[in-house]
Amino acid sequence: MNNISETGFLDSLRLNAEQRRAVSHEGGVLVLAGAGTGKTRVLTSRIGWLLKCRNCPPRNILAVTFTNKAAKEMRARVLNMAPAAGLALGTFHGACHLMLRRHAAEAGWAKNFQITDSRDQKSFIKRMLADLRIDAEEFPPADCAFYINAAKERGLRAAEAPASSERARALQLIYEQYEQRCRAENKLDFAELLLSAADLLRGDGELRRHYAARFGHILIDEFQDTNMLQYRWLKLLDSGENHYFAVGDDDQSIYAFRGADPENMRRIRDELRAREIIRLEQNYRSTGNILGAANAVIARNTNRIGKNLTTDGADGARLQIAPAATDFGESDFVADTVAQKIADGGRADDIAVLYRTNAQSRLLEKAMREHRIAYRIYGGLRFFDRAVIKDALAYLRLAVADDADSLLRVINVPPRGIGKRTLESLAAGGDLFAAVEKSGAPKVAAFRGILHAMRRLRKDGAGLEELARAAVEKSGLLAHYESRPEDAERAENAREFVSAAGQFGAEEGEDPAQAFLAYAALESGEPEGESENSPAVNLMTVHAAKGLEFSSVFITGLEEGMFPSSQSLDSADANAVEEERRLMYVAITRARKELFLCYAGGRMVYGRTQQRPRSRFLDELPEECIALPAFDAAPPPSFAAESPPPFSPPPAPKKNGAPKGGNGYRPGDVVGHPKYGKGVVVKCEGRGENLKVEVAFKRVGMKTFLAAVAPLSRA
DNA sequence: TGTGTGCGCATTTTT
DNA sequence: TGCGCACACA
Repeated sequence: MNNISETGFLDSLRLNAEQRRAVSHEGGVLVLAGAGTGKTRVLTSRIGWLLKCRNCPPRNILAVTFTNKAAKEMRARVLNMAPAAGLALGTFHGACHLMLRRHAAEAGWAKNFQITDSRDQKSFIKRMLADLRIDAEEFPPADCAFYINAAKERGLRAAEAPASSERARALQLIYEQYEQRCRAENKLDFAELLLSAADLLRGDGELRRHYAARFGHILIDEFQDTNMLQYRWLKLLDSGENHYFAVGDDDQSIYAFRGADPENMRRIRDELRAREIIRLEQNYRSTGNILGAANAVIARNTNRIGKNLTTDGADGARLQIAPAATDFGESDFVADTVAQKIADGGRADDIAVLYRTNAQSRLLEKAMREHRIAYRIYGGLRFFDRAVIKDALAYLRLAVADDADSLLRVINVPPRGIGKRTLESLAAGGDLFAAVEKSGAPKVAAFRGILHAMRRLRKDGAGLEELARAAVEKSGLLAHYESRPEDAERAENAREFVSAAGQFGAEEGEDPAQAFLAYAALESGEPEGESENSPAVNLMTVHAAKGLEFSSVFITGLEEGMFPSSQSLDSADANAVEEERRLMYVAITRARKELFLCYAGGRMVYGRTQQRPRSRFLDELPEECIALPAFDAAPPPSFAAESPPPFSPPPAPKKNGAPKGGNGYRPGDVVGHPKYGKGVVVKCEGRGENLKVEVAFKRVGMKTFLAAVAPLSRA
């Protein structure tokens, strides 16, 4: 393709100057892409440009994302621009999985290795702890899994894992056992896919050079979310000459708690030659007021690379702050307002209600139901997570591999009279499968018959759909559910499982059953509701909202201790509150036109009503972006009786949230006490020497002090 | 062997 | 306050 058509191609993409510079840059690039600045467009355009203008063969491009959804969307957009057969585009886990399938033996895994999701990983650990006579009270499987995963995500094998304390040493031993058992049972958890793939490359220079040479262009989406291990894997693919193209936004780093390390942005620039830093700050999503709010909030963070979003569009409506007396009042307000919007012709699915924690959804759901508003919860159970589907998968997996967890899961599903005692005697010898083969018990023999039938089918070359059908029919699963009217939905799920298997298209050269099992683990399917296209209001956590946008957005629970979360406030690490603030930034920037910021004076938390001051983030919003409270939209009358006041005095311009000067305290101030630790001022009474402050401490609850004499310090 | 009851617990979580 | 899980029962 010559230069003129390159210009033509770039013109056709209708990019702004910065986007265009990124897309057509000849070297490595780090794109700092603010929210709504067209980062996906830049990434896909870059691939299009490589294919069309640089005649880059698709197989020389590797593009990685975090989610299957993002990968899917990118692929669709690329294919819109150019044919791309052979393009390696997928999630980190998907890419590593493929690599391991192709080189299983070299990586030290049997060809039919199985992937275990996080839930199953915990059951696996639980079983292991029981076998090893380790007290699961002292070492909860969840803690063990956390330790193991965290170590793996830092690239550490059991032998290298931290053992600085006695407990850590114990966890390290558990990790060691776990590592051995996973090897023995041919089982990989999510982190292991990456770690094994990295080890494979590290240990095999020839292979490493092969892939490094193949992938002349490596593109990474949401780069701020990469952890140490992902970075290490990317670095192993470095030939010294390939071009890295990373797109990310440090301000949207909200997964540090899971090991994501935005420092990787610096590393990729210095170590992997992504030297050109291009900022995308032109926002195409939100109104000026929304961006003004977002910019002001995020500007409070000290630890950031720095960016400022701008728009050519109008200021739009101001943000509305909606106080409520209680959490009930809050959900009512949200539902009322949503109902009004829909009545006015607004589209329900263009509205989102965001919250910090899943527990908050219950009241909101209730209010939606009462207002007869159709809603949809993101992050619900996914298809492959349903119990029935997991059972069916277990039968299918048993046709493919000696997987002890699968056997234990379904040996008595549907019930066939194999109880705890039978199971214990089977497990006694250590080898479950051998025991099942040998057992003389008729009930075990019945299960053995199913197992053999499944395996015979597979051996005789049955297709995936046939195997899936056998998994639900020969096992008796389907018949069992069909016989019970209350299980109609489960029966339906079982049938859906068969049709899902029937529609599954494996890649050439893949074992379809094997590939389907991996697919089920790696893509647990569409989150519930996503595929249904009936219009419904979207309810989700702020985390789940990342990457999405809506015309109207409600952010709820804006109270100290909710959002920002209490644990972030307690944390010694100042970065904890900064992460909450990034979360707030993500929440704000989801909105295109309208933003409602809701909080409640009192809220039921774990069965107790708690009074919490409004979130500091509300006070970080620039006044000019906020609507004045309309008199006719005043909070419910019950409000007057409750504290705190609906509108605290206009936020005085503050430097980094520093407390107000003088002797005064205000509800919401964070204070420290030598004995009780950190707390939040809830109420002030009296003045001068008689000023009494009521402080809510995390550990000891409410305490009242005489401000003049109490050893309170400003946090 | 399935079902009930009580206890402890309780951010966020792409794969 | 609600749930998931472990253990005790019929």
